[in-house]
Amino acid sequence: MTVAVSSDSLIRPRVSGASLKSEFVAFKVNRIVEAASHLFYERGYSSCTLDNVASQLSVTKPFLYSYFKNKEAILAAICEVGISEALAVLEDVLAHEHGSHRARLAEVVRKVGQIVIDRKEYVVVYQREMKHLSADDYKRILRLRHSFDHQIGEMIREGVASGEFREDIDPFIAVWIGGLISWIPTWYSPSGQRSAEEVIEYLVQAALRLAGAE
Amino acid sequence: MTVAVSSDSLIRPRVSGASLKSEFVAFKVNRIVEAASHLFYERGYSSCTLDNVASQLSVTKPFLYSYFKNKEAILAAICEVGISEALAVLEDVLAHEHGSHRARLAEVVRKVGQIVIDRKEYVVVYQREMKHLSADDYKRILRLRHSFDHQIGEMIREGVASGEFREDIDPFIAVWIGGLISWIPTWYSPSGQRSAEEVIEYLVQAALRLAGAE
DNA sequence: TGTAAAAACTACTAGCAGGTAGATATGTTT
DNA sequence: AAACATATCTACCTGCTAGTAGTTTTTACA
Repeated sequence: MTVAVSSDSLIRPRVSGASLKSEFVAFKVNRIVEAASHLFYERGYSSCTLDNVASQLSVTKPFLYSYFKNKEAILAAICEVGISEALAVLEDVLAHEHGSHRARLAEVVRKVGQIVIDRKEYVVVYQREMKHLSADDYKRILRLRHSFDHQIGEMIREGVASGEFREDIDPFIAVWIGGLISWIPTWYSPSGQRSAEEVIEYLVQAALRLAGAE
Repeated sequence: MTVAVSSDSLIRPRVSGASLKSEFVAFKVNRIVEAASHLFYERGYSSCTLDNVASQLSVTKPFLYSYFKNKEAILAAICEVGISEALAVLEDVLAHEHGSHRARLAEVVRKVGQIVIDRKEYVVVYQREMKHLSADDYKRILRLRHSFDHQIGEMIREGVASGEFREDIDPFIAVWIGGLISWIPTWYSPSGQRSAEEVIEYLVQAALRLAGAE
């Protein structure tokens, strides 16, 4: 489970060959992204200082600057984790699940729901703080997002065309389902009364009900 | 339509009697809250300076300090607008709509949806920035929110008990419906293709479908 | 029109946070 | 062990921003 980081956000130490060394680097980058996402989630991106992030990792601020070119690059890395994992899962399901459209929708919602729960902090930071990205990072990540939305929309349309989803369904179904999923991180807590499995089961049911495909 | 501001967030100029004068004050407070909510919405609370807010109103920073005791008090006022209006509407519907549970749910969703669209920027700032409130303001506003959630939950439960909503409905219905509503501000735009009326119509349908009360 | 009070402004401070230069420590190769 | 390369740190700078003290402008009223 590696963190997806855009290559140009990183200051790449001039590695000659050693693959082990680049794994060390990836490991440290990963830890920085983890710690930062946790603190950005709790305090907000703008209110969280790089000294906070560094001290969370028991290192110093210049340490961070040897792996990321600036604060915004750390944010970009965080934003990229959630959306790129969700996109990967979506494309995987679309490629391998050849059952009914209903089964495909259920599987996509289940898996994306799982990611949103697992990566709760990344997802929330992404939603809240995307506006602080540089123009380039913003565009790059928005493209991923649009690809995701587009494929979900296609899937719904095919389900309606095939007659498996209700015909009188409104043009917002994909949006409503996205809303259900995106809403989870704001109220779900691993330490709460409901288990993740339970939440996801009900989420899938709610999505199918919205699509009229119960 | 006055802005609901907690009295202790304000520095009240020692007004002797004149009610006209206090209306002037309320007007200015209102304008500050409007301008601030717009800028906090666009740039985020922590990244937006009081000089930004002041210059948006063509005044200076000390002007703001004569109506609010600090930056956080402005945020508290913003947070209070959305939630207190939603709560007022909810209680109004519950008090006056004596039709079916289905009709009550539809009316609540319709009216709260309307507020969320009208007050989009306030709602988003509330969701995103609540963590920056002082402990006291946080508690006060959370109480309003809990009251809202509780009454929605009650309404759903009564609908299920009466047999109007499906019995096998899951325990998250109120949460899912809250998710649909809260999700709107992140994608709806007044300048977009869909009209507010259209969005609200489909929202109500989606909520009823979730409740199994179509 | 003169005067007092209220409202708003100018000019400032103190502290903080992103970012950097240069020093130090750690490891690696011959 | 020497010499080089890499990794990390100490110490600093600069610009910014919440908040304030004291002055000026405007308003209200006699």
